[in-house]
Amino acid sequence: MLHVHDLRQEPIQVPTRPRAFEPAARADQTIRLKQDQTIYSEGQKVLAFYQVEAGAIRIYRLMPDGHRHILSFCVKGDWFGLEQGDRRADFAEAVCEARIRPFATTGSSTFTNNLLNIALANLAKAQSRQMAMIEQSALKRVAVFIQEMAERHPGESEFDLMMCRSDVADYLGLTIETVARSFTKLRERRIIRLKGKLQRCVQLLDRDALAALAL
Amino acid sequence: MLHVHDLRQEPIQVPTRPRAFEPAARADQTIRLKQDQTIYSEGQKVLAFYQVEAGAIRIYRLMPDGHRHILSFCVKGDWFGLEQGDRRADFAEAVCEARIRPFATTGSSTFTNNLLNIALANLAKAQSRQMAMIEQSALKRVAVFIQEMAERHPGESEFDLMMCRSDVADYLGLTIETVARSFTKLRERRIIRLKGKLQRCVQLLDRDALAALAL
DNA sequence: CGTTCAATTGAGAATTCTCAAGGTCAGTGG
DNA sequence: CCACTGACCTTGAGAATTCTCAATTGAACG
Repeated sequence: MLHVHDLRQEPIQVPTRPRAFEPAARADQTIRLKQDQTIYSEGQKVLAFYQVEAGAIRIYRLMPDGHRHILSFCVKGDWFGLEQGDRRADFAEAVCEARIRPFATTGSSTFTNNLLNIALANLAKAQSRQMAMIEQSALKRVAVFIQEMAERHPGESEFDLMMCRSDVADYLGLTIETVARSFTKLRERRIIRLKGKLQRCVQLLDRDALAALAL
Repeated sequence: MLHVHDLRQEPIQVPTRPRAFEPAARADQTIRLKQDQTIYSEGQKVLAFYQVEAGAIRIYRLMPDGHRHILSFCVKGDWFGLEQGDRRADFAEAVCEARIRPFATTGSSTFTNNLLNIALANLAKAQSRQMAMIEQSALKRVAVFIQEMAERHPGESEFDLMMCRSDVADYLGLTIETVARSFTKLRERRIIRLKGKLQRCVQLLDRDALAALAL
C-alpha cells in the first residue's frame, strides 16, 4: 500500500519553478472542502493529483444528454486526479466536508514513463467503457460498442468484428438474444449492414445516426 | 501515441538474467495464436505484458457463479497484460487468429514508480467496478456497493455512506427509487439496518448474506 | 404549523430476460 | 448428390425487472 510519505520523500519530478495549482490548492498543504465544493472540472488543465485525508470525493462525468455518471467515490487514503493527458476528463467534488492533499504534476511532460502511459491509457478506456456499460438501453450499448470498434478502423466504412455474439453479450452485459435484436434494429433503421455468413462484418451506412444513438 | 519502438529502445528494467515468460512467449518475439488460444489465466504469475500486432484478444474474468465478463477487446496497437501485483486477475484469449508481441517485466519489483502504482490501482478498481456495474440485478449492484463501502471501514460494523441516494444511483446506473427499494429489501431481509435522519448510516447485520448477494 | 428536502412507496409502462423454436451455413458420411 | 449434424444467429411470447410519474412519509426549521 502506498502512503503519503512514499511520495513526499520521492517527489515525482517536481516543477522547476513555482506554478499555479488547481483552484484552492497549494503544494503539499491540506485543502479543506465544504460539501459539494468543486476541486476541478472537465476541460481544466491538470496541475495536481490528490490523496483524500478525510471525507469523500465523487469523480464523475457528464454525458452529452446531461446525464451524470459517477466513476468512483474516493475516501480516506484513496488517490484521484491522475489522468492521461493534460486536461481533465471529469469532475471532482466533495461529497461532504472533506480534506485532501495535493501533489504536484507538470501536466503531460511529467509522465514520460511508458508503462505509466500505458496504464493511464487503459484506465481511461476502462472508465469510458464503464460509462457506456451503465447506459440502460441495450440499443445504446450496442451502438457504443460498434462505434468503439469502428474507431479502430479509421477511414474504413466496413470492418470485421471478429468476435461472436456471445463475446459481445458478455462484454456489454446483455444476452445474445438482446444483442441480436439490437443488431437487427440497427439494420432495420439502415444504420448498419451486416455481412458474412456469421454476420460479423459491419458496414456503416449512417455514421451520424449511429453517433446519435451512442450519444 | 506509443509505439513498439518506444519500449524496445528503452527496455523497462529488464530482468538481469533470463527468465521464463508467459506460456508460449519469448522475449520480443512475435507470438502467433490460434482462435481461442489462451495467453494467460487467472492466478498465473505475471511475467510479461503484450501489444497486439494483428487479430483481437479478449480480456475477461469469471465470476464466482461461472458468469464470464469481458473487460476489453484488444486489437492492433492495444496493450494488455500490465497489471497490479504479480498475479493475473483475469484471462487473456485470442478471439481469432492473432499475433502479439511480449515485453518483459519482473513482476512486482519492476514497478517501483509510485505514479504507476497509483494508476494501476485505479485501473484495477475501475475494472472491478465495471464487473459490478454490469450485474443486471439492482439488488446485487447495491449489495456490491455496500460491500465496497464496508471494506473501507475495516473492523467496523457501522459506517456512514456520506452520499445521498442520487449519488448512489448515478454510481450504480439505477434510479433513486430503485436504490431506495433495494435498501428496503436489504433492511427487510435483516442484512443491514439504516440509521440517521437521512438513512445514510449503514449497520451490517449479516455480512455473509450480503456477501452471498454480492456473489 | 406550514415548508422544504430527502427518502420511500405505489401503480402502470417499458425494457430485458428466459425459454423455445426456426433459420442459415459448412462439414460429414452414406 | 443429399440428408444429417453442429455451430451460430435470429425471432417470438410470456415472465421478471426496472423505469417513470405521482403521492406519501419523516425530520428539520422557521
